Amino acid sequence: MGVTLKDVAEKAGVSTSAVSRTFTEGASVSPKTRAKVERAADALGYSPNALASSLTTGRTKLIGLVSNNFHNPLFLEVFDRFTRGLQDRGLRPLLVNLALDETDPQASVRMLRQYSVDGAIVASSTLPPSFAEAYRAAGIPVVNSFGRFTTAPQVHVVGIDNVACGRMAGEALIARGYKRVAFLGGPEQATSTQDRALGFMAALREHPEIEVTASYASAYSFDAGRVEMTKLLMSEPAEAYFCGDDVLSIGALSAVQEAGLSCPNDIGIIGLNDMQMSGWQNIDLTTIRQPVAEIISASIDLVIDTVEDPKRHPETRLFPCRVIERGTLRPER
Amino acid sequence: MGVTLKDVAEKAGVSTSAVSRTFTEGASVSPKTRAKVERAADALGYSPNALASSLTTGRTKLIGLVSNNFHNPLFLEVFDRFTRGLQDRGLRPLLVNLALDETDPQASVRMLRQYSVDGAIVASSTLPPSFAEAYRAAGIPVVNSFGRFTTAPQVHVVGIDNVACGRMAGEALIARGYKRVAFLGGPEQATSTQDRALGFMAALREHPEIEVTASYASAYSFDAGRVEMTKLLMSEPAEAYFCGDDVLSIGALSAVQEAGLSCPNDIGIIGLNDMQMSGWQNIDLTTIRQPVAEIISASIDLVIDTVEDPKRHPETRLFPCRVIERGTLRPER
DNA sequence: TGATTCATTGCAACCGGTTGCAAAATTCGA
DNA sequence: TCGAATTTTGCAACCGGTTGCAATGAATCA
Repeated sequence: MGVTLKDVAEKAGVSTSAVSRTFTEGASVSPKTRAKVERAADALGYSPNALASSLTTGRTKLIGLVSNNFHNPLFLEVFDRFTRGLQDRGLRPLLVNLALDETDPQASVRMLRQYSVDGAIVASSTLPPSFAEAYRAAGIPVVNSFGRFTTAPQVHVVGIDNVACGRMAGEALIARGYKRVAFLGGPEQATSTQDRALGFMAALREHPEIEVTASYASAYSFDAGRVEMTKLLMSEPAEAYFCGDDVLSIGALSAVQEAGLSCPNDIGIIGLNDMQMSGWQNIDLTTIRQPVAEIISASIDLVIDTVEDPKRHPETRLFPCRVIERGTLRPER
Repeated sequence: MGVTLKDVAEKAGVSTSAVSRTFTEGASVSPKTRAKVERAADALGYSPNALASSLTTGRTKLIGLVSNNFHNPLFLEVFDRFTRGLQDRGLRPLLVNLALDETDPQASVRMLRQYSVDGAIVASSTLPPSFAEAYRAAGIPVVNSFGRFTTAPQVHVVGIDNVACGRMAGEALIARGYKRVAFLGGPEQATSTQDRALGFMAALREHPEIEVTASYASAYSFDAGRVEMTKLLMSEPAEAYFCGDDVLSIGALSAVQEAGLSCPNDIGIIGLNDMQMSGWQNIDLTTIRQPVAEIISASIDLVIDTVEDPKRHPETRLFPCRVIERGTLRPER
């Protein structure tokens, strides 16, 4: 089935080295031999075996794409952009789907090493930094995308400043004159939740006249958001909520609507992510946009650079977010 | 960086063959050597290079996962299940993201061959059958998931019977007593659209007293559905619509709501797919469920079987769908 | 105990390429 | 035109494993 280098060499009447060199960028081959080889290769339908060559070159052009966010609609866009971006740069994504309860990175480290990936991208907002660090410790160039910012990072981090986002959300609510606001977070132990809460509270601290509370949903999911908001509506709800992410927000929004209330008239909601469906007119969620395209593009660049220069110092690249005005928050005054 | 077989062999004081055999299922090694080798391997942190071994065994355990559906929310679930299912069976998914306008399979064929994938799964409801057939022609075991059923298939097809689904949708509308119904399809040239229309019309032909019309949105997207429904509402709309898929349905639903009307009181809508968010309470779309889990599980089984026995005859496995009762269609009478 | 069978082991070739090195061929300068 | 400089080429070793085969060692049987 497979046409090999040797077959082509034989057909072209040259050595295997000559064939190898015609397919290697910048190798020394005369135009004449190159032509002969190319003719033979075409005739035979030859394409080089990337895996075999990786043995000697040490490069597989395989990048591990590791995530545990296969339930977050935002990640459809994330996977789309990552795969396309890698492809465009001549790399292949090897997907690793981490179980949600997987806390030990060793299994995936082994996996990635077995396939000799050139590098890895850990795309998750919920995995602890230790995950990506395990890859790095195993000698795999790695970038943690959508990960948590730390002041002394062990690995490259590309993402957003969750604290700043929290503050931005708080300020958005303040600017709209809400007097009783609340944070409705995802799971309390998720670092992104903690950071967003931190920023939100910090903004509100500057306005002691505004009453602020906080509660946490059991997951970043529609159901969890809906359940939590339903509970909140039973006692005395706040005027406006900053929800942990868009899916959670839409769950909360649904609860509000089911209770016969409406956004933004009765209750205000602001989310975070701006996934595609948040813009759908029958959802129309006011939210904070993560610049997904930029984050991904930067992540890919960074992983490539790190493959080139593995001793590169860990770096953090954070991208600014902005509020997307839609229909679940009343207008600024 | 890499610990090799040789290192382990040296440390354990045995030949490389012995080491290789300890890591090969069913090879002949004495318990004593096995123990020695395992100790040495653990100490060194050795894990075998899957790519190197693929050279001699001819198996990479890599499965190409090819799709152009990176914008359809249903496919988040699809990717999740595929990657998890492959992993559970000891295989790795190599993702190929096809551009929407990519009609020539040759580039991806080359890709898959370069990485010597053991097999490929083409997961798409819009790609023509010729795509998967090109893989097969190149000697790559392939399964077309969510693909079109043909009577004399050239490749394995796993999916649903779109004609039957169309009929099921038609019958659902009939059973609910609608007198003026319509098909609101995706792009007219997509085979899935054609098949669904076919079945729908066939069901309605048995009820000549019911008025039936058809129109087509420009894409399987929210916006396209919304635009098309908005247009329909301007003249005399039907009482109920069978929409090409769920995303399209939600777009249409949004248009209905924006016009100040509601489902199912003013207009009925039934979709197809039952993606996760169709069940969200503030969407609550009545739809026809594709058994995604079964389709994917069968696809993986089939691709594995075909890797074992490449001469296996092309086979079609269709799974039954069923109507999921929710809130966009009035109840049966 | 000796002959025979069977499991275990190492050697060496091979999988499909790449690459350092030296030989061969070409180009260049004078 | 000749020799030197440069480019092109093939040889052979190597990348990290696997595997057929023959040799070795252990176990079985009489």
